[in-house]
Amino acid sequence: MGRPAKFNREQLKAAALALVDEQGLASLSMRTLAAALGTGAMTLYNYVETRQDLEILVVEAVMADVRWPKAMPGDWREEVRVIATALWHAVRSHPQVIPLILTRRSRTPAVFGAAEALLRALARSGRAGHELLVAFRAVSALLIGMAQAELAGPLTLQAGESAEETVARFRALPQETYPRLIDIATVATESSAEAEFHATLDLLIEGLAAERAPARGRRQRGSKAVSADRMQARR
Amino acid sequence: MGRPAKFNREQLKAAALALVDEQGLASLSMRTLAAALGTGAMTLYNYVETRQDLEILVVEAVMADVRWPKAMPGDWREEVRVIATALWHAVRSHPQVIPLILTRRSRTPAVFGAAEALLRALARSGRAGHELLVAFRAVSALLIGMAQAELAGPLTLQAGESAEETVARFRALPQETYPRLIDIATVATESSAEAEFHATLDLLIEGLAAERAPARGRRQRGSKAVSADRMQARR
DNA sequence: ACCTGAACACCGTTCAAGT
DNA sequence: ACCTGAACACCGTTCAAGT
Repeated sequence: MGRPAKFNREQLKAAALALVDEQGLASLSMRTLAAALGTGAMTLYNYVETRQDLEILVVEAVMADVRWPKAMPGDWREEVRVIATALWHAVRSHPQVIPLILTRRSRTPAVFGAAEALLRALARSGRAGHELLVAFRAVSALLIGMAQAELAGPLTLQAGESAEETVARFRALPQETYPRLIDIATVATESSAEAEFHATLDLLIEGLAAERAPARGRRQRGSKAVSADRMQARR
Repeated sequence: MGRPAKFNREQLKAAALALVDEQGLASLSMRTLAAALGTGAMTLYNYVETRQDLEILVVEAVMADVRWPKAMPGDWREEVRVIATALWHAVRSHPQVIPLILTRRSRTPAVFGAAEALLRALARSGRAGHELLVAFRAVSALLIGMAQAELAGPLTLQAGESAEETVARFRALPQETYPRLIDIATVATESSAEAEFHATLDLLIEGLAAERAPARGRRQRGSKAVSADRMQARR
């Protein structure tokens, strides 16, 4: 007894991310990761509860290097922009992991830290309680949604498809039924994910600024007494 | 030769969706679906190319029943709201399929039709070309992102966790480091996905309305000549 | 405490043989 | 043309035996 550990979670994390980055998500399995570490599959279970647990580890590895300046320039809009962009860049630098990011959830200091920073920035717009939650959800959703668009957007290239082929695919649709869709598909091939992300984020931030209507009350902070009156069934 | 087909894609589609709805996504396999149809696994390959193909079929099944009124009430904002909400409801009514929706892409008339309708509504805000693309991306991303939030949101309940347990989990975090995160976690347990979706959508629509700045030129329609000047590297 | 091979109950898919 | 069983090369994970 008292046998010294051969590995640790940090090593698995790094090896798993490297494997996914280099060989793709499909290449990750308990057996392949073990082989990459020079051991048997069962050894991994000393560090990881299940395969899902391993996948969460990979997501954590990606989110771990989100960095943003703590001293913030300018107003809250710029602060929101910087933090959201930092998160987006972290996700984008490991495109193979995106399906896991969409699908697994990591509860790690890196993510919590970014969330808290984002909340702090959004709170500077004058929001608290449910309004702050909504603002946070909106920015998060946009981020995740734009990451997903990169993976499988209806207008982006398919795997191994050229821009010309994509346009051709859309042009093959009935022109009278989908005029705007066909048009936009053409535009999309000349656009960049980076530009689109910033433009959509600006759109949302514009909304956050516009809706910061002064006289609406209900601005107490740290309260659980946020009323639910405006919350129900809008249509 | 000339042997009559025992099934068709439509039947597989319906059976697969029913299986996922009732038994969960993990229960879907070529073998289980075949068994549900009373045949062997290999028979399915007469209708479906691969397992991925089958998964896309399931996504199509979900998107197939998106419905929205063709005659639109009120202004373009209301129109955007109605279409986005219709899409969101379709997704939400099959929560087990969400991971597939996030991860696979369906190119089906139902989805194209909804996209075209959304584009038409957004175009009424005075957008065309790249601006229209951005508006479309933003609404789509918000939709997808809010669907994902339901699956794995950092503030929502974990599987089989009560609201109290969620709050407790967040309260266990260091209060000085994550004051707003802890606060918002409490607020989230009293909120509803429906209310949050509508609120975030309104936020974005507000931004779409605010950014509809008049004198900015470049409004030609159906053109591929949308310039890329404002598109590059914002920061 | 940690390591690990054998084994089990699954997968998706190829192949070859049927009608 | 469509059907289908056998087989192959994988999975994640349990178990039991090791140190």
